[in-house]
Amino acid sequence: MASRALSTSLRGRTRVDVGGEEGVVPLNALELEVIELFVNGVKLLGIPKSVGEIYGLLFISPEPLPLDELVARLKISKGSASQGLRSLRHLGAVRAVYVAGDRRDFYEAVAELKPLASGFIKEQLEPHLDTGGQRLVRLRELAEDEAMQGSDREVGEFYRDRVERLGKWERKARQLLPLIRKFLG
Amino acid sequence: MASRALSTSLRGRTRVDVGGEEGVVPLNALELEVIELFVNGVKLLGIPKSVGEIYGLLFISPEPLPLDELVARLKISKGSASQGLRSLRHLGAVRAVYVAGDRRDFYEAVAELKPLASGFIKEQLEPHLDTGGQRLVRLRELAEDEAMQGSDREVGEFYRDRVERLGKWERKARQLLPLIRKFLG
DNA sequence: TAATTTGTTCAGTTTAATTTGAACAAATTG
DNA sequence: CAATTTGTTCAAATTAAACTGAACAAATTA
Repeated sequence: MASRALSTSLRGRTRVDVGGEEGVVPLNALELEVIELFVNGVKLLGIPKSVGEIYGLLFISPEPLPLDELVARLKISKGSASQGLRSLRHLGAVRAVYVAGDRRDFYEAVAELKPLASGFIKEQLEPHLDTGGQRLVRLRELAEDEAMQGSDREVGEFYRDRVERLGKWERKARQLLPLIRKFLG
Repeated sequence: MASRALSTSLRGRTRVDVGGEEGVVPLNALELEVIELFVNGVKLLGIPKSVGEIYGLLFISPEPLPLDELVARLKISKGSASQGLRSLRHLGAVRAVYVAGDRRDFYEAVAELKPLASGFIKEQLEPHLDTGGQRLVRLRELAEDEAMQGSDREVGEFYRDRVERLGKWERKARQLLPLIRKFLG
């Protein structure tokens, strides 16, 4: 029932009812601004808006929040909230918190840069690098074929150089990622 | 007329006609693989597929190519090719090349990691950091308001800490970007 | 154990991003 | 200078991504 949720997360606030859902505290200016900041931020990382909204609200909430309240305050569907929380958990950007006397799962934002960056690198960047690395193997063969069968020696050399270059890029990227983690750590 | 374009870019190749447009050389296995690699790559950076296709084909082409041929070989519209080349120029990922006796603009890929990374950082990342920085100013005010007017001292401190933390993230990011450029240089 | 609460899943819908293609302007050619 | 070539622009169509909501399962409560 809603009132129990409220007793947790509205602790010490005057409940002002402005049209919206019964007993739902609308987002205040600070919350709105933080959420917008994160929505923009995650867009840059190719992460959906709703995920940014959820993380943003958790980030600026002094108390952990349950799915219910994310749905009510952000006005997103239960489905979005559930999926969004899943990806945030998966990224290590959110942490489940036990709240006594309430069987819902509460969440709080992981607000340290290091684990956030590590999660993003591990979940989003490294898998891409891995598939890229596999492609490179095939690419070397194809370039070799082309270089052998092609009539033009120069062109063959060009293909070899290009593929080699891609290999260098991949190695650079693999060196760079741990460097970034260290810098942010 | 198409034959002139071909005389430039099909130099020394046997023209095999397989159904498609008259006189258009279909993408070979190497080209397809490289293009696919770049399409995946740019997706990660939030850049549209067609831009990845264009860059990929230019990257693996020993000769610079004109818009015409990108359209024909990639089977994309003139509009996409034009816009795609524009963003690639803007990113510094492509370079216009003069070809004697042909009034079309020819392009070749910029294939050095450093300028590519610099372009991406300057065009895509830094603008975001700047708008983020502006938001932070406003955010500090809002957090201060909230901290003052709010009844709870702890909560006020929490808000201050959160906003301060965002400031720290921004500074870290601003330090990190030049570091990345140096590493790739 | 029936009813309720909580959270997940996924087919269908909505929204946002990308691509197309036609109209246009500018440059070049004959 | 009329015709052609080259490239751009932008409204409309298409495609891809995200979101919704209803159905469901699992856990809890009465």
